[in-house]
Amino acid sequence: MKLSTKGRYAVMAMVDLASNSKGQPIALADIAERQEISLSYLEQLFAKLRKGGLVKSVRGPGGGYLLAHPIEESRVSDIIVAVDEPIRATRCAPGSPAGCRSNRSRCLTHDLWEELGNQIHLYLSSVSLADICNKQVLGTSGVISHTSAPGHAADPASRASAAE
Amino acid sequence: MKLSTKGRYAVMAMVDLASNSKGQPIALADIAERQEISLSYLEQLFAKLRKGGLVKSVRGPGGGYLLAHPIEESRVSDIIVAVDEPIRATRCAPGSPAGCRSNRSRCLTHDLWEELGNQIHLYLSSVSLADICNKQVLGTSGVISHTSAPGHAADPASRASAAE
DNA sequence: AGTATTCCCGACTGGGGCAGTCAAGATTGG
DNA sequence: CCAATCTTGACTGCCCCAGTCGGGAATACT
Repeated sequence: MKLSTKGRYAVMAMVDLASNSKGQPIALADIAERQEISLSYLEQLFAKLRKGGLVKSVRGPGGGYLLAHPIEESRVSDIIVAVDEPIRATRCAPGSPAGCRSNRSRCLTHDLWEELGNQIHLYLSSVSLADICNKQVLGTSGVISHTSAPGHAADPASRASAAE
Repeated sequence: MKLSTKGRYAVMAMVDLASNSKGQPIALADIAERQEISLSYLEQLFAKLRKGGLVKSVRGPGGGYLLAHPIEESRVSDIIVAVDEPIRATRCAPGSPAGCRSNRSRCLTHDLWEELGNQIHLYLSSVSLADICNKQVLGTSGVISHTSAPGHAADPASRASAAE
């Protein structure tokens, strides 16, 4: 799960598509103008979104793109996965952490990144395009809780820099 | 909150430092060998960690680096923040989303990324070096819950690709 | 048929940051 | 003094993002 501006552009465009389409296709040129994204760049992104099965295309005059799924079932995580190429998570071989186990105690951090990836994916899976259109992204009500983390759970803002 | 290999290296090194130091300083050369990271590159990282106040340095023979804080109070989020330079979150001006409000409906996604950043930061703040050393990173017991997201909370693995 | 509109595809480019190297200088223990 | 170690700065190669360009294919409209 990579988080770059690329994925953000894709989500912006998909939100625009979701909120402006009333059943008829939307031309990329419209989205490009509204979201102030280069048209040619958008074409690249939507090529991937189409291959990922997230949008359907209609060619010819009056054509454009349509959501392939109902707005409530279009998850943000799917968009990002479709657009961003996967990143090699640690330095371990994908799948089996064979490279980790070779010299033990090396990838103590492996579990951490894996779990973090799960957390991010889980959160983004819980947000649909409908949620964003309805502004239901939920504010700063802390949601993550470390099930077994006593002790340093206190003083949450001592050295905590502003979340960027 | 940026997530690159750079931050991972830093965390790996800090975990190594935490688990191998018994009060006496650890030379970077040792960490470099154990973690298979270039020594010169580690030097750069630890320069930032030192400026961030996460480690203390001891010069001269027998010198090296020490954790500046107790192992339980060294949070992963602090390490990553210290090492990775901040990323411009959206395309909005940092702080006030003035650029967003200019043409409305553009940054509907703004809240999403901001909230996601909070989630990540919150999770990484909840993990200390002590947790990692004790392998208490907690497995795949889903922790995030969308407080107000009924409906599409079901079928969690239908199109969910393998978490990478 | 012809034309305009739109998607589709591949190649190309400039820049930024990561990963890593190299070469010095500063500081301290033996 | 000398060796070990941190400290600093400049330098490099490379990959990928963001964006551009030129053309080609499908379709609606006249």
